[in-house]
Amino acid sequence: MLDRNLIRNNPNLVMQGAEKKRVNAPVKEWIETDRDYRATLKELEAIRSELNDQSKAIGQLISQGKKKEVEQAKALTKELKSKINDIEEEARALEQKVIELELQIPNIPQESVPEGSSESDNQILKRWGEKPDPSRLYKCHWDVAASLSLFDQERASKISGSGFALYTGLGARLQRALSQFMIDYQTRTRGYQEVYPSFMVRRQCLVGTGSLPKFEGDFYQTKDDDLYLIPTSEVPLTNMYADEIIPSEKLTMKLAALTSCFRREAGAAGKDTRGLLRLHQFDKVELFKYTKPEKSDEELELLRVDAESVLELLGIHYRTMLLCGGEMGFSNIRQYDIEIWSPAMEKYLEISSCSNFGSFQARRANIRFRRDGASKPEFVHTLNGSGLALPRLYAVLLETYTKEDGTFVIPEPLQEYMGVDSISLSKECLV
RNA sequence: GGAGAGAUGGCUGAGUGGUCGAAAGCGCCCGCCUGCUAAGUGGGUAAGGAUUUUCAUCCUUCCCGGGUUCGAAUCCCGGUCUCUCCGCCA
Repeated sequence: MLDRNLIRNNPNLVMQGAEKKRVNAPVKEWIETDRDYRATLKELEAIRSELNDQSKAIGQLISQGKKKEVEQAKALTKELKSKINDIEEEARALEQKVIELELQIPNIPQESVPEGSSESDNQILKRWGEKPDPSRLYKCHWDVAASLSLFDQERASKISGSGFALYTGLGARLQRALSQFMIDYQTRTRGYQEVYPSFMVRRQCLVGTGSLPKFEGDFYQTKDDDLYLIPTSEVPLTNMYADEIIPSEKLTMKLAALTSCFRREAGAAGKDTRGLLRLHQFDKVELFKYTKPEKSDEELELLRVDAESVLELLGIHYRTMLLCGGEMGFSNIRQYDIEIWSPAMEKYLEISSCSNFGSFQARRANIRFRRDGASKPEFVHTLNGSGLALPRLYAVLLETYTKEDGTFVIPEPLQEYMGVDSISLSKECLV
């Protein structure tokens, strides 16, 4: 959420920000409700103050043994109390309304974020590598996988229904190799500290990241315990330091986690869901940073490069987009999407999203730091990005590195994890 | 799963109905002193919120939510979490 004083003092800025994101934000309504709320609060506090004075006075009268006066004073408090109850109820309702409205006001995009409402308004920030030989015909990853027995879609759906993967044999090893490689790379050479969180979290954590109540129904939930399966490790990583004051010398804090992610993807069936393109469960290395406010812009660029460099090591052609206002998420101030080229489907696939959230999430989850012993706590800035999501990368690797004779040549960085340098028809087949 | 103990400020930890937003220590900040990154010494130091009294006034907060009371860190009820013991288990 935004700083309330910012909304009060700069409503136009907030409204323009929402417009840029193509969000209909109830800024005016918020301002009115906030005004009412504060007026009520003022009234409430005045009466409470009166009651507090009365109570103190009664205490003194008792110690002086003035019984008669005590009874009189007590009688006076009755009226005050009932008044307090009434106004309290009013104030609580107004406050709830303020919060409800507040949750509908998005974070403000940075000035350099381009205007626009659709994909075509995104700016290409960077291209790396080339599309592989366009004259050749590339097999789609599900065909490659079928011929090499890398995963088994029919049995996957027998077990779990649609939208799940069942990797087998070297296909399973390849998925493991890829995740090991990526988490090793980020933690050993890019300076991230590894975190392995639980995959199930309390409801409060999803509220902290802004996923709930807005996206109710997008997540898997346990029946008896009110726990949710994480849609991304951003959730536990953001909440790790909820309600804490992080020592200033620990910032910038860089965390990386390899976890599974679980998404219901309700309503997404049909389009772009073949093979590994959209799964209810997938693995992902998440990169996460807590920074001081003045550092977050710079750290976002670094984080983006950390994600991109994985693709460079694997030799996959990609482009990085600076998203326009209308395509951005609700909570961020700047967002890059990294897209990799699928030579078989002949299109770019989104594989990472790197965002700077400013203090928006930190305010909501109450994550702060202190510049030094004497100063007040301030909200940190949070950033995150995938580094990277596995299945689509897996898919593009299969398409890109399968030769015309059907042999899949394993990219060099994965070879030590695989123990083999290629997978061909004869090598290993699941019965 | 059963039994017991506990949850207090950045940290440790006192506090069982009013003068407690809360002792003491640590840490931190500002002085003083000391001839040398130490010791001593004086003072300050919770967070959030409201108020055009803003080096001020007031409100809320001692895990969370209810309750008793004129008044709750303190008493009662419910919940969450932590620890110890037992049981179970990879």
